[in-house]
Amino acid sequence: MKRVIAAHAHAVEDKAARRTAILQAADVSFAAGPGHLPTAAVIASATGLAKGTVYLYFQTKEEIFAALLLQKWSTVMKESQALLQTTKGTRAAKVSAFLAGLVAHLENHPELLRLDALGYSVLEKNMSHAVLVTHKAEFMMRLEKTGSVIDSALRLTEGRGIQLFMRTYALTRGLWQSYQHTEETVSAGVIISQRLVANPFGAELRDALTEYWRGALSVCADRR
Amino acid sequence: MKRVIAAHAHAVEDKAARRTAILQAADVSFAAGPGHLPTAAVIASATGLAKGTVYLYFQTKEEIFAALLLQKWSTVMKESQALLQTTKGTRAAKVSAFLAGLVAHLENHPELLRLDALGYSVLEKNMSHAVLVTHKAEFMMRLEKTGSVIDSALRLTEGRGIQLFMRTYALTRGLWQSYQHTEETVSAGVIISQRLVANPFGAELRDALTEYWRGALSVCADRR
Amino acid sequence: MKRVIAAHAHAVEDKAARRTAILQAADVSFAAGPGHLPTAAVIASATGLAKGTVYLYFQTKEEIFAALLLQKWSTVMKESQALLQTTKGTRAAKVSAFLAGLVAHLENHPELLRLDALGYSVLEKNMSHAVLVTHKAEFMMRLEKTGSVIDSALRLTEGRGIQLFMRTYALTRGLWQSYQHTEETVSAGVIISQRLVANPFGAELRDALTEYWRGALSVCADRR
Amino acid sequence: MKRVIAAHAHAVEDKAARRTAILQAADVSFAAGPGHLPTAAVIASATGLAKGTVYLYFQTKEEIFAALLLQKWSTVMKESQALLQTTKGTRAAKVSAFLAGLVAHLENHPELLRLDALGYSVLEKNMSHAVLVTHKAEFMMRLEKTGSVIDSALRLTEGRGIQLFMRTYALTRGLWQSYQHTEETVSAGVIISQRLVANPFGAELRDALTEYWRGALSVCADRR
DNA sequence: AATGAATGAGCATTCATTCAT
DNA sequence: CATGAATGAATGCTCATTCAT
Repeated sequence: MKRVIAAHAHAVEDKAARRTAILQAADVSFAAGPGHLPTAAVIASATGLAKGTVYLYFQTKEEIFAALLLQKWSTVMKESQALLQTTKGTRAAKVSAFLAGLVAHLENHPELLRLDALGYSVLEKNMSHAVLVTHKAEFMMRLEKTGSVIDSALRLTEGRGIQLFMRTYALTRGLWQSYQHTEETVSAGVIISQRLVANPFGAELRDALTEYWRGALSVCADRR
Repeated sequence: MKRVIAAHAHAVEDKAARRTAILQAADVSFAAGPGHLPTAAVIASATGLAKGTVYLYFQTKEEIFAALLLQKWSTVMKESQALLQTTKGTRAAKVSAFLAGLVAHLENHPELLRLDALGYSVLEKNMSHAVLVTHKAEFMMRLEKTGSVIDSALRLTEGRGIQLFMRTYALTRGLWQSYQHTEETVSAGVIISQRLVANPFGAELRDALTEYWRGALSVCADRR
Repeated sequence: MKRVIAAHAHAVEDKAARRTAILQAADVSFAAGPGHLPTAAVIASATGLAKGTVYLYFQTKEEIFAALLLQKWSTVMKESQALLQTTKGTRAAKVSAFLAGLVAHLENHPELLRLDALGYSVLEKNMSHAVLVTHKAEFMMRLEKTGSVIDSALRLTEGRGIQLFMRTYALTRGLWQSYQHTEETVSAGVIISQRLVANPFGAELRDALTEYWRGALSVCADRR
Repeated sequence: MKRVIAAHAHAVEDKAARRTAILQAADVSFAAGPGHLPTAAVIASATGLAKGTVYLYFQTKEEIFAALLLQKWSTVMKESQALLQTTKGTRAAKVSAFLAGLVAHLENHPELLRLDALGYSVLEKNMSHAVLVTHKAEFMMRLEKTGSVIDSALRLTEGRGIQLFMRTYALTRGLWQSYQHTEETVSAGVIISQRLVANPFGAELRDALTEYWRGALSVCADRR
């Protein structure tokens, strides 16, 4: 039986629902806002709760966004795993499907990399150790799962998959940040190399990732 | 003739020296501190100047660090250019020397990537438009210079070099951020994949960059 | 039933009481200090609250004093209205009672004109538009009420009362400012005309206002 | 022989000229700006001097404006004296000419009352005692001169003139401040009594002053 | 559990004035 | 005398978090 969230969330399922509601409100608030984290007051009122209530579900504001980010990357990883396991054909075909899926997801969820960019410098500076450990352990678990799916889908040495995924993640995150910088440079009126602005971010990312994976998986003959 | 900077820096070279002194003090203060920017008071006293004096040379605190970051990346790019132009031999040898030099530089200047990680989210939020444009234009100019050196050293199509450098930069920056995350995860007591912690950052970065450049420059034969 | 204000003012009447407490503390702090507004920290500690709490009740420091000034003038106007409506007898008797009451009130509340002197140049420079409008509208409402009481008490043409009151207010405010100047001149050791210092401010004001009202209400025969 | 002000003002007349230049620049800067005093830097550059140089001629910034205000009121008083001494006819004619001249002057020099409004609360708070005394003594001297001209022109008891002038000044200053308030109230969108906004400031002032002088000089028959 | 009132640490920047050159 | 570089005091306000109700 579906139930509307009660005024007081006593049942376990109500509490989980309230937590989810806060996460969603935080997500929406962040996506709508400028670069930085919305204030606790904004999140609370977007959720329809009082400020104090939010702190019954999360210890700090940053914890909310850390949880949100973990959730979002988990989704990405699950999708990637599914694509790798579903796609039939050559290794190249699988990689291609994986990358295309990743790029498409990021294009459809532009707030993901925006939030991710805050990660190291902002989110972790204000979380209790215990929660931080929990998050990191969870993230690592999913990462290793993803890595092992890559290993088996592409028939790689054990442990190679997680490494590839980490580097894919790194290139993605780094490229997004550089791309923001580039876009701002352009909008500031500086004339820059055509090569850097010809492509939208998605195409740029696909190209870069494709090159990386080609290098990572290939026995290569230098073109000259 | 050596000259001590006078109590009042009237001469142009004294003013430049004072500006440099502030930059160095800011650098040291940032390197010594935790993640965030040192306060204006700290920078001033580290330079041996009064707070107000700092604001004669920079409009905002963030401008100091933006200038510092620009300076640091400029140095990196100049070194890279020199290596590419100096190294003799095959294209692979040149790339190898370039990457080795880059990695070594970053290992010797660990504060560079720490500061860089603040870049987008922190530094640009409080700079006058004019200065921002100047910085970006300067950065872009150096980037294009570097790109064209890559083009000619490796005999690439024009414009390819800047793209390669941007992606190198992106992978570097992204990997560093992920690596911080990983290190913290380990130190938090979470057990993680051996593959991710076997290498120090420098080695990890070299591997990843090597793979990327291999993919970017090669005609590849898929290993299977 | 008397109630002590709780540590947290949840009830509406408690909130009003806290607001009033802040106003009073601000009043006392201003009266005790030199010419300029006390700092936010001073007001807060005089109220026995934390700085942040003060900002739950007022948006800016200046708003506090604007509210205080409005309150003080409102009181003056109410008293004046009462005097005009209560006093029996000739028009001259009513005017005389009104002026005597006004002068007495100002003598008993010396901080009123001190605060008023800051009005235009200081208070309004830092208030949100909305609050400013509210204050001005409230002031104007009371002013018109006062004007209409004057109209009917003295049987004047409609609209004449508000004009008379405004000019009374203007002469009062201007004379106080000049008087401060004069007092300081004397205390600086400058010898000045006996006529300017013979009277204390109250007497001076009464004389001046009496002359003004005589001129405003009379059919006059030039003495020569 | 006229001479352009030299780079170094050694001669006494050059120094006086430089002082005058600063006063004029301050006047222009204040008139052009918003309500508050222009910064020392602005005054200096408007004069074409360096900041430090300004402080060779005035001890504090406020002293500049105090001197300016004194100069301006002196001019007003001289004009008033001239009008009173020149105008022929009845006492009423003389008063009328005097008031008309005063109002006209103020209408032509709108910055005068703007600057005057800062007087007590701003200018005097930062002047050395010695200079303050000098200014006040000078002002008082001119005031007494004006008063005695009024006395003789209107054949009043000695000392009455200075009192009348002071009250005229007070009503003027107070009315201007109230008028500013009223104008802002209107521009804020508050609907106010027609009587208060029907007249421009000059007409309002003339009416009020006329009423005051009528009361001050007349033997009056209450209209009822 | 929910509320929302109370807390208070934290900090860049301006600008009048001084003083070395 | 003129300069303009150096000084440093001075302070309102936000907002994450706590805790009385």
